[in-house]
Amino acid sequence: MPVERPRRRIPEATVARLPVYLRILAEQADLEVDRISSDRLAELAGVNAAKVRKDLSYLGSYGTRGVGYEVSFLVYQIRRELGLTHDWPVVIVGAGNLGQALAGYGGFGERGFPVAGVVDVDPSKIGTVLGGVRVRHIDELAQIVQSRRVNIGVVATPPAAAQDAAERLVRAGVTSILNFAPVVLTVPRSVEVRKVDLAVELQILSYHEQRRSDGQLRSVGAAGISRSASA
Amino acid sequence: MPVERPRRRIPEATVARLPVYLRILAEQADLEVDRISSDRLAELAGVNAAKVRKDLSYLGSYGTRGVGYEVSFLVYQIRRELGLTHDWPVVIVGAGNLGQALAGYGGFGERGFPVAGVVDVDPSKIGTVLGGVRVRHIDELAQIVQSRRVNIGVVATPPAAAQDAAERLVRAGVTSILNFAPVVLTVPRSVEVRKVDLAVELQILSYHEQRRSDGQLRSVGAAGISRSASA
DNA sequence: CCGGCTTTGTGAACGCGTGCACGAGTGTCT
DNA sequence: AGACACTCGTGCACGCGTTCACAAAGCCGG
Repeated sequence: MPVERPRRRIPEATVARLPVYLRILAEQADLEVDRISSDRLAELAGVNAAKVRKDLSYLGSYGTRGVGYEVSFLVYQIRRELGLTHDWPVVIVGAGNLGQALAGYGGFGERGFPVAGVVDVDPSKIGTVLGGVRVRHIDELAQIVQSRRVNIGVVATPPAAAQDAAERLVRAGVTSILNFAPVVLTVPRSVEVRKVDLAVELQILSYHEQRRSDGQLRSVGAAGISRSASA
Repeated sequence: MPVERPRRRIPEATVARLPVYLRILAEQADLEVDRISSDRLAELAGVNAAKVRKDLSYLGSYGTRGVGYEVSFLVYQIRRELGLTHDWPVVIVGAGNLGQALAGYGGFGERGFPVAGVVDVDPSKIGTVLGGVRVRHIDELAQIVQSRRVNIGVVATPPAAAQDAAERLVRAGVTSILNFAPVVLTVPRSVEVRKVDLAVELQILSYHEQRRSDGQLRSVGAAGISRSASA
């Protein structure tokens, strides 16, 4: 019997870092680097070396003590673990500003996520071509998902339409959603949702900026003045 | 002397949720809801009620037992804490697909992050207008940052140009960076960086999808077969 | 073949964030 | 006024993730 991998659950935090390691390792492979230490990989990934080793240890004991990891082998293992051994076609809902940019991005297909379709409700957008894909009516969503075996949907609609888009995706059979709309989506527990929210990111940065200027005021000026960073 | 707020450090996890609460509260205010319970807010934000209360407690004791929180007051407090009492102009580096989408997005300025400028290296892009802003040469970056008092920079360049873009931003005086390029940026510790990486998000979803199909194979088929989701 | 050098893999301690559970206020109704 | 229903604020325990530190393991030179 073949060696059945333990297949222990990989912590989410680790899963989120694996793609980063993968990208770096692929780059190193292009540079004809064939071995790499956890130290070096950690440096390139901007994390702690122990973390790298622990992360990689979830995949199995693929390093060699005293030597490091074989780059190409690691690439293979990570790709396998992330399910990147085959393509995952995605469907994009919403052909607005963002949907267009995503479809035209290109980096999508290259990285194993070809755009199987783009749909919208707006008749004026239907038929236009984005990144080699013709925009279709949202009623064709289910048909696209089924014929192209799509598991991943991208919500790139205005906020007000996002929940409906998500529901259509779920009904069509999609089990993972990447949500760009600034809305909390309600979906069955079995559906995996990840969100990318520009406004949230900027506001987090704003928080830190504000804190920074606060601190300056505090140390430079007299204490106790009412807070205002307006200057 | 005015009541100096404790100003204890707010956990990052909480900071990341405050913008979500803020958006929901603003919506509720528009709906003329003037009071809200932690339970209701939790439901709308898709989180636990205890978490909401703990998060809000970092801002101060602004709720009323037996009643809830006054929506408009909470909105004010969160905005203040996040530093959203004034605008934070941002500068976008890279006028490619993504940079254009971001500049044209509109939701930027509305939410307090007006686009102070867009720069690129490509002469063919300079002078074109995106979302009301003319694209300028990257050499003008420092000038823009200084004259418009920009603290936040957005990196929307191809991967190979991202590190250089970041360094230029830092040199120009930017202290927070939102990075869309799939690259780990190296910047002084004093600079805050947040990244938005499409490929990473999709690969995380891929991991879960793969895991899902794996599990199905495992329970449906016989055990111990080598793993391959190629079917 | 041995000793020294390198680097992995992981046990253990620590710290942060989450969620429970409950005391403490607040409003309402009789 | 008193009883009751409601909801906040928070102490506490738990679990996950990070980091340290070191033994185990492999390589190399003499």
